[in-house]
Amino acid sequence: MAIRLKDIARDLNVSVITVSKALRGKTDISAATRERILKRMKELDYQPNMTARSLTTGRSFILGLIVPDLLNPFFTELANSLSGALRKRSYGLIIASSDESAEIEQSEIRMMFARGVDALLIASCQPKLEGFYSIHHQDTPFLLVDRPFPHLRANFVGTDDCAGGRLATEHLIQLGRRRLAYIGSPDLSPAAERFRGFRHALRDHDIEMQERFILSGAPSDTGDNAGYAMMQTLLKLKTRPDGVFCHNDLVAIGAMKATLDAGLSIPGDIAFVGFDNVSYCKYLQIPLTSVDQSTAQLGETAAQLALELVGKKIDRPKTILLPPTLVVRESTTGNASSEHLAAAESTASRKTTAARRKSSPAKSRVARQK
Amino acid sequence: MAIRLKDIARDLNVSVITVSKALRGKTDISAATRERILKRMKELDYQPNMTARSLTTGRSFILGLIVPDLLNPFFTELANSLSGALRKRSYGLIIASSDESAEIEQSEIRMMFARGVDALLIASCQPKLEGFYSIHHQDTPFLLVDRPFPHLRANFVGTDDCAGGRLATEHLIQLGRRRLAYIGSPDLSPAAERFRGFRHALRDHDIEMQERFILSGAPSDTGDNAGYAMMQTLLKLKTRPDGVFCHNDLVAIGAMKATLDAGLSIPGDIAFVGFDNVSYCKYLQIPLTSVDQSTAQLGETAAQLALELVGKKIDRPKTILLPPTLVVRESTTGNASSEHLAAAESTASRKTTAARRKSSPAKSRVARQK
DNA sequence: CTGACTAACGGTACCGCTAACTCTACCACA
DNA sequence: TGTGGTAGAGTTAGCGGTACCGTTAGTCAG
Repeated sequence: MAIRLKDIARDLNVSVITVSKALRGKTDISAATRERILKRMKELDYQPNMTARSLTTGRSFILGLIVPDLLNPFFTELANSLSGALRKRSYGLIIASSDESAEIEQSEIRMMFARGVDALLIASCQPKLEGFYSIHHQDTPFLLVDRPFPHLRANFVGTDDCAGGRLATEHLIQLGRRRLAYIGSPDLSPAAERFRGFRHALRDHDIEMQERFILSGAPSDTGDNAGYAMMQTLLKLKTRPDGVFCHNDLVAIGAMKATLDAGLSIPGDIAFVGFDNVSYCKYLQIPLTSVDQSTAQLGETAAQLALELVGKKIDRPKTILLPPTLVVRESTTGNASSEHLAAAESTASRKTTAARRKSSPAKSRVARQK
Repeated sequence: MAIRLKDIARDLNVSVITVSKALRGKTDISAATRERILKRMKELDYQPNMTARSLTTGRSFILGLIVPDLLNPFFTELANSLSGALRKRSYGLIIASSDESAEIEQSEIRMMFARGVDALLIASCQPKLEGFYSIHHQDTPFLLVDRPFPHLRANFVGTDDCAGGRLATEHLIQLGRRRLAYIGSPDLSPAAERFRGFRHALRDHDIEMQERFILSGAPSDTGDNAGYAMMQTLLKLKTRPDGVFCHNDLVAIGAMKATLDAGLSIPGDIAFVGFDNVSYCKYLQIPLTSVDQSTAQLGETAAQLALELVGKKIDRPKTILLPPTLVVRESTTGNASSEHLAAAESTASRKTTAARRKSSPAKSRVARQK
């Protein structure tokens, strides 16, 4: 059986309350008593029972995270950075995957509340926001990550997807590409924003957007297979695009595969830009130029906001958008394959990106990486 | 404020106990009362307070998982399958990463116990097993996953790494390779087992193991950079290996990069086999042949064993080893790049693998995939 | 009619901890 | 001398549930 406050109190002939006060650093006990108690706690390797503490204080020191797909590297990285940020603050993290099912998501949300999380972070896959009305009635604060709901007044932390889309598109334009295609996904708000960035960039450069170059895919499938299939459609056109912006990396990977299978060259015939900058971008057959969301910072920011919300009355919802950066690789610039992968390199480039972001937080820039 | 049993009891003029009994399906209340209560619960969308329940019953319906690195796809997949398996059983999962630090791991373990998890799953990064002595004294059951400790009597669920190493090596041998190298990692028990499989395979085929082909890397770095560096060492030898077995995929990726950078061909000059079969193996510059651990089943098995342990007296520790399979791709067989990535294909091949494993659970086999 | 039994419900205590008081010396100061 | 402040303890009363046992009323055999 684990040690309880009671045990320590009995040992030292003081009351449980006094022990509890020493534990929590309250000032209304003498230094001598405190020392005695803390010493004994160390001897016994005392660890407070968080469940009991939760019950009385109403705080669990646990946050909940619900993502649509844990296998998606973006969410993994988010979970990882979040978990790190919370550890520093002695908070725990319960993670659940909704497997892209709105029903599961809804039931997981209920579970999280039942378990008494202090705040809930959701990357939602709900098609409508009806499910969220019930959440509003809870007193547990919640926070949307990555996927906002346009008409829901809720806290949100994510990437400036529109800026990211613009960044990617302008990169293609600067490389001289003019027949630009977009491969996206319906129903996903980030994809919609990225598309908006795409359109804005075209408009700014007086390039006509061609409807047949805009594909949205099936709602169910947002992965590589969808990218492959959609790219095949594009390749069948009599005038092919010479630059493709994909709403995420997985789709881009599928699309590139379709292109190579068709015997075309990347980026010679068609250049590709993805979104998410997942960790293995650089190891792909053609390393993929991609928009980076700096998930590390996203996790930290989300953790910070979530903890701010704990225990507070609801004031107006906050929206935090992080600026994306572009990481350029061979899928747009070609033949950089003689570069070295040195032990120090990946660290160095990461630093560079961080420093850059720091120096101009509002403005997105472009980094050269392999 | 959330609904409590008390609220329902007041509404219906019954005692809290009766409501609690209805909730838990106890039989010593009348059907009529039960119906009334359950109806009211539904109306109010009652959700039991798990924290309070935990405190009285001593069970939290939460498991803990500590992994060394959440970004490693293997652990991600493990976490994902585990989370799915637990959801079916209405269990929650609290996940922590030790970031490959023994100290953090130790403190996370304490945290998990403090939070009252019903059982703890650990993929440990402790170099020694001293840290585990304190765990033994807890009454919370724990279970090692993926990384066993040779001399620790503890429950373990993992892959038959030795068989996996053998599988990989024999594949290389069957392809006619004779100058076989191994790139591993010190201090990691799975790597040691995989190496054992490697040696056994060589011995069985009367192939001499050459010491200079065996590299173990720095303890700190088990990733792609380590693979790159170690491969460079191998390439400097006057007689190069013609087949390399890497103890995991990340190392293999780095090693392949070094090989290509040196102007050699894969698998023409050197063939590579990895371990883990991470999801993006097929998208690599040279798709990687790899040993698959069937993480989905691993998660399910681990969940099952963990829940078995909950509430039980410690009987003798169980060890469960799952048989690995080999997934063959171009890094050993070459030029299969004209294959198609069709929407149905990945599903189909997954099924094939599953079926195969089912039909001969004890014996490991080889699957052809792209 | 009595005692034993059962069905259906309730009372009490407690899980381990803490919020919010209360109590008791003791001392300073007017 | 009395007032009040304060340091350093302890008391009380839960948090929301559940385990365990008790109570009550009705049924039924003998």
